[in-house]
Amino acid sequence: MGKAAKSNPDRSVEQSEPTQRSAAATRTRILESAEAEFAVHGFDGVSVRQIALRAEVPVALINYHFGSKDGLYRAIFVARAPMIVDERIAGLRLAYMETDPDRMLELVIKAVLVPNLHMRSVEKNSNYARILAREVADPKAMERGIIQEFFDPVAHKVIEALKKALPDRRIEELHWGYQMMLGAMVYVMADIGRIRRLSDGRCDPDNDIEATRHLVTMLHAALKYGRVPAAD
Amino acid sequence: MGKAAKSNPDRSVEQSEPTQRSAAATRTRILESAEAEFAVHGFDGVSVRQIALRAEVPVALINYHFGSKDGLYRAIFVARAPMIVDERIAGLRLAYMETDPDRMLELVIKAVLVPNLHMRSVEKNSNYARILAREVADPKAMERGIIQEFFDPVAHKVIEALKKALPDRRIEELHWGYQMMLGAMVYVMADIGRIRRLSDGRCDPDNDIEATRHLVTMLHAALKYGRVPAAD
DNA sequence: GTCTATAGCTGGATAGAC
DNA sequence: GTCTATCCAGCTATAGAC
Repeated sequence: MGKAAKSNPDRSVEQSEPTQRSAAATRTRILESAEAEFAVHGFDGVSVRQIALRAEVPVALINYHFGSKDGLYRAIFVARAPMIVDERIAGLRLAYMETDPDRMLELVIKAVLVPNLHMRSVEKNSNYARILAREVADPKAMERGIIQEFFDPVAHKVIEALKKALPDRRIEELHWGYQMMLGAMVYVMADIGRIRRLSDGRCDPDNDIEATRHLVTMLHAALKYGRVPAAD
Repeated sequence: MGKAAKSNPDRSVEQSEPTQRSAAATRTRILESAEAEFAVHGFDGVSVRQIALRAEVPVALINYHFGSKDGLYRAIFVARAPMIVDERIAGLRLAYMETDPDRMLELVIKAVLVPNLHMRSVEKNSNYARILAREVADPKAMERGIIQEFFDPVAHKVIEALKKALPDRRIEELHWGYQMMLGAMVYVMADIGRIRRLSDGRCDPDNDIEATRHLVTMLHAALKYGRVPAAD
């Protein structure tokens, strides 16, 4: 007691309950720390110890709340995926209200790009954006089936919308078009400096307005004018 | 000697030189196994033990020949990067010979895409193509500086060529265009099944002719018609 | 150059007190 | 629900015989 008695009153109160926290708050702390660590280092590049350290919780709590490292990773998507999926579906709904096919096409592209590129630019959500980008591009990550489970359904809806906006295209062209859109988007989302470095600072992925403006315009032109006839 | 004397003659001959191999052959075996393992599991997802097991060499030889796991990874790029870089520079040379800016633009895009997409489709090289795709897209991998060291120089040459083919564009547009190209290409290179799954088998990244045809056509249209005026 | 054996850590997960 | 202590499997890297 000697030491505590010598501290000022404020300090002793702080120390009497060093980690008093609700269970829900603990789960949230762990999830946020996990997002931050996975975003920078990837699934295999992070230990649960690092995550626990950042969250200032004992390691055992991670397994208590999430079962395993895999369970924790998956919990991030369970918590976050609906946000993106719902925004995209809402964007598609707006696209379907357009009567001009050309305007519809632009809105379909925006429905795909805007939720992700905007999310990336918001500090609070940028970590999840990076994890998602990694999960989409990483062959190993695909084995976990997260993308398939959470995002394949809305991907099919996007293809459907493209078909309506570009009724005279072969289905192959629409699929390749979708892959091109997604690749361009994911590459920008995943970036941690190369785009800025190569462009000498002229392109900034964190500026979602400019990134979206350029990508949407170019992808719109790609789909509108890039006709690829059947091979034979 | 007692045990060997009891075996049949064939067996004793086999065991007398169980792994006779030249040093160069050993290095090659290790590099090939490393490519295969890194391609599927990523740098952190593979142990040098797995690589040694696949190559059928003792673990110690990996550190003897390549110094460390990092050294082995880097050695893959030292051996392979020139192939892609040289092909791309050769493609740019062809592009510069075109007098029609429109034809030149198409050849610049092909100079970027064809070496990689073709490599991916060749069984012997497809593993390296996947590693490269991962290295380009993975934030963690970027810390190793391999992309910067091996590929930034040729990236600048591509931007230069784009500037010549599209002389009336702002430099920002060219850079965003390059990022779009690269993202689309890398996404196709990295894929291990999603594209085929989503398209119900209609799009096949292993068919480099078709993949190139679609992507080049669309990206050409994107750059040619996707004009993005300055923001203010 | 090759190989065995092992040093020296760090990883995910858990048992059991509170 | 929380936390400490710990298990033990796996890792990279190397020492030292051949």
